[in-house]
Amino acid sequence: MRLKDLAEHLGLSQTTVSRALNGYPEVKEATRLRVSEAAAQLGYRPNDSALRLATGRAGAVGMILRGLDEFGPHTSEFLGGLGSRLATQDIDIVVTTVASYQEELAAYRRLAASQRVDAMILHSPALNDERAELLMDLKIPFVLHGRTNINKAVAWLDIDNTGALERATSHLLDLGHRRIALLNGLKGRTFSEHRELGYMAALSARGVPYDPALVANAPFTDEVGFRLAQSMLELRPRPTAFLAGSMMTALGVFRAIRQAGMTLGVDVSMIAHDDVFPYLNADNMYPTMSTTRSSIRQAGSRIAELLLQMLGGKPAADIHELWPVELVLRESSGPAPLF
Amino acid sequence: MRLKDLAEHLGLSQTTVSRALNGYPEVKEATRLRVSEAAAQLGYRPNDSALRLATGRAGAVGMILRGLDEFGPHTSEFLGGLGSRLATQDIDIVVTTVASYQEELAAYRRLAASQRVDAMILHSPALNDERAELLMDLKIPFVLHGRTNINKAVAWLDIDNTGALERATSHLLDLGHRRIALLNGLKGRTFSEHRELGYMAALSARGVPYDPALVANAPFTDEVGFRLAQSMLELRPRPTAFLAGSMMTALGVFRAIRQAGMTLGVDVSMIAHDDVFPYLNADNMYPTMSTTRSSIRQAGSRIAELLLQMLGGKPAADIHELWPVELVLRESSGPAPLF
DNA sequence: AAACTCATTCAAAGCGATTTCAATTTTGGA
DNA sequence: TCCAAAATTGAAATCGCTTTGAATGAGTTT
Repeated sequence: MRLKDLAEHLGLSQTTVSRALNGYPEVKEATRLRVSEAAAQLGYRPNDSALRLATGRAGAVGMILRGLDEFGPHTSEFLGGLGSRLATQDIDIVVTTVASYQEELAAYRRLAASQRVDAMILHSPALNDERAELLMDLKIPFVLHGRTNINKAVAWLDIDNTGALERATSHLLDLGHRRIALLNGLKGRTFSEHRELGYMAALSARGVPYDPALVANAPFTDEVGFRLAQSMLELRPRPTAFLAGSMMTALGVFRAIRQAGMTLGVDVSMIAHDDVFPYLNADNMYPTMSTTRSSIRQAGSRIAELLLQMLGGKPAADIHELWPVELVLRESSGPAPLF
Repeated sequence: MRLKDLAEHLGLSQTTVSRALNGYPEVKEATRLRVSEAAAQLGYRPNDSALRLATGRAGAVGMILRGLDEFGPHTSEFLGGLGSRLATQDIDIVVTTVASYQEELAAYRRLAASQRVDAMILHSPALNDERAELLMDLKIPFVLHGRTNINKAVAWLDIDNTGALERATSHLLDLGHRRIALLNGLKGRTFSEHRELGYMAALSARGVPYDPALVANAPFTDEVGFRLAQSMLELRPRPTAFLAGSMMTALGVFRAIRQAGMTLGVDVSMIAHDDVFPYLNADNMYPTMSTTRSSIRQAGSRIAELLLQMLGGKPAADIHELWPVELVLRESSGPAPLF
């Protein structure tokens, strides 16, 4: 069922039918009604490719997911948030997966040149992010989930990682902890650097020395969390608290603590960062887990909103949002043990 | 940079340039070389919308994700597998999210009518799945991840859930367990029904009675796993083993066992189904977790392959794959305790 | 009744590719 | 050297929609 067929069926021109369906004012109300009824009844839907070609808009936003390290439970949560907002405007998400960083850059080029998407989401940025510069060169609108050093005119939404870690660390210090381990994300990633900044700021505010042996940069998996915690617990003096970068890391740390015969919240404390997964609830753990919390799903839907504003003409330079992170104290963080 | 521009730049017709780039045989080799060099140098990429309109192919496959219950860690893993295969053919994935079942049906209609995708992935099917029938009516090619009762001519790839649960249950029976709890997925979902079938078959083969109090149907979250296990452990006689439908469920069960002061693998056994997440490794748990294992990422990439075959003309009726599920025995499944 | 608005409607020109069919150039053999 | 066949190239139609600019017709004003 093409527009032409519908027009013939109604004895009208394509022009009028098109206008009627798209809400243009110069169509008689009776005609519009007749047209939309026929369209609904015959199940007419404009052909997407034709519509795009004619309007120049793609009706989709792109997101590129890189190999295993970028893929995690947070990905689908973020997509869920993003999609829920975009769906209201009939915009969908084009997901492209790539294996390497090189491929990723090529994929941005391809997506931009083919004009398959109107805008893009850039995530997990590094401090100096080549991809952000590329997208600016390509003049394709994008919103950054996170931040980079080159924040001239890029639109971004980020959470206050520095503040979150500063507060979490300070709280552990208040509880008497002096040997606090930081299981951080990959080196070079903005969020990792920001978290370390917050951690260091809290330490130095109390004059507690920074010990590089207590800081690790690694992917957020339970296995890595387990191994790192295990080896750190063998240090003497051992850490009495852990700051885990993700819930998966936290699960691994938790196991290491138990395997070492210690009790979480008593012998060792932990505060983990929680992106809020519907299927893994910090509040229902045993013991319940203290967290720095920020819903990545909400970030997704808000980023969709910002993207729509950008497409509506709002300048990227005016789009910056820094979200505070909640510190939720539960049972896993207790006073430092007395030796 | 349009085809026209490139053609003018080269002093050739659009026709020839198009043919040269698309590898048609009737182009002089020297010309082809000249054209592809210029294209590469000028960064020419065909406009996607125009290409689609002209060819009638969308160069994308669609996948619809429904609200919270359908969204889990397995989603992104599956997408990763799917995308990795499709990327080799420059096909991308259009992800649409919906909140309700009604919206989902509408979304299929919309995607089909707008011809935005060449094919679709249907997942988490129910025994009688209205969506499968709809897609057949709409005559849009699709591959089903899972199975339904109406398997006439639909292409599907599924894992042998029945066999997996039959073996897992049998193994627990071999170990002397008689009260085996099944924490299953939502009622009506094919995989849940298949799993229950395997469970029941194993029980009845040994003459062990089926106790509905030991079987639950619920979403796969740690919270639900925790609550269900907690209440089941209060039954008398209590279950001595659990079959957990997912790793998230298993984490919850694990907590319930510990909170009850029991030891996994000694007082209570557990076998969980593992979709294989890179960030959550059954082999590194403590104790290590016995699992029925099948990589959902591999399923994704294989489904992409099947989809490509379908688009290449292979009849849906010839595309059926039933994957065996490994039973991996580790420490969490031990002999039944003696009371 | 002529002249002029204003509200509707339509024919046709894009959008940027592919593809059919025709035209032109090369090539090979007599 | 000439001609038919084969190899290349090109002009124009097509895909299904939007949108410009022109045309039609009804209603008002003089």
